[in-house]
Amino acid sequence: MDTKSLCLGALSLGDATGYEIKKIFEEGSFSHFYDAGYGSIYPALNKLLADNLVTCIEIEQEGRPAKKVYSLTDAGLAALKADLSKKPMRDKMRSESITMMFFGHLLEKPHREEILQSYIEYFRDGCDCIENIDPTGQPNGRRFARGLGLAVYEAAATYLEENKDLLLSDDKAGAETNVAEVTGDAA
Amino acid sequence: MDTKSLCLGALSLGDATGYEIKKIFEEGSFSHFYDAGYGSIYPALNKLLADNLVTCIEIEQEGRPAKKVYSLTDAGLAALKADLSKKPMRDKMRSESITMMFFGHLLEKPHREEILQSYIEYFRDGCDCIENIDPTGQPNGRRFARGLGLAVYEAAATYLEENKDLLLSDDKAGAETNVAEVTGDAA
DNA sequence: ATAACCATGTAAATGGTTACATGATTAG
DNA sequence: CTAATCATGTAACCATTTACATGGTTAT
Repeated sequence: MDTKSLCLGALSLGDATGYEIKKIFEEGSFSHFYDAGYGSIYPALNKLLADNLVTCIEIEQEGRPAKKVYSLTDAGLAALKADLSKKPMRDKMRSESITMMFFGHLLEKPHREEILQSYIEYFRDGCDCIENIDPTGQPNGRRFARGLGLAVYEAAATYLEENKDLLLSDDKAGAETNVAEVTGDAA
Repeated sequence: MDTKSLCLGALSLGDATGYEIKKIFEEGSFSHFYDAGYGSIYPALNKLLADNLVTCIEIEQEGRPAKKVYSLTDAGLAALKADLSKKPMRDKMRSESITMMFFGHLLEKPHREEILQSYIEYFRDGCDCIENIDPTGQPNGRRFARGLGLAVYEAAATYLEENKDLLLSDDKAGAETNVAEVTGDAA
């Protein structure tokens, strides 16, 4: 599953322009499990169009480039269903914030604090963002995904807030298990 | 931060071969926030070697290719610290499982159930894996990262288990808010 | 027997990010 | 006046994944 499939998915929620799809990825219901920039959305949309999985209506505007509103075709919906029917790949996650915390003992305390603080904000903003999605009348799958996102973000934010001290306190001298010691049993 | 930086990080825990670094990524302390395959680890290690950020000792073995044990140099440690001192990028997460759940109404119920079940196992296995890392005597940052991973995986697994029914139940007829309805206010 | 483990690596293909290119409108 | 929003797109670059290539050992 790549940006093409996700664009099909976004369009299954309603017609949209590339610009609007980007917003769905970054603010809407997809934000906590997918993202993509213009550089992948526009080419994806053009490929889908070439494959007749979407159609496009151009709407002229004054002072702006024409707006291109895309709609899913029957073939597009079928392709989406086919993608969705495969075995899912394992989640792919990459967190520089956690990496930095993990190696916190190599960092200055103020930097550690800065990272922690903005990571808390990141999860709190994420919660707000998900809470703003009204689940009323939505299919169960979407409500389920929303709830999962909320549960995970909430747990992360709470953990970070409640364990601040652990990250910000200095390592005990005895715990400076660095290269030397570990190298010992590896070599 | 790319695979090169993460290899430096892995080597800061002790000397290791490419093969061992892979295992750290997939089973060890890094598993919940980073991963990489041989196809990115071996080239990364060779670039680091060319840049004198690591050294390498070749150990001959019978019936196998020579083992290459890498060690961090002073310059390597400095480079790691420099990478770690930057502002972290936002987390990058991509979940096909959540995507499939989100579009659950387009899927057969047995497939939905299969996805859910193996996603629960994924998080439970993740918990086990993290629990097997002994935090005793480790620097605070590592204990903090371990705790965060555990909290998040636990929350995800628990949510999935407690809300199974929501995903597996059929959508009410009135909630079949599909293309037509949403299209209405978008167009 | 068969699978998993040990152990390295390359080349091609895939796919995503970033920078560039353009430019009017609107809200603070 | 400045920043943000609307709106599209391409090209160069970067990084990762996948398939290929090799092959003995050990556990089931």
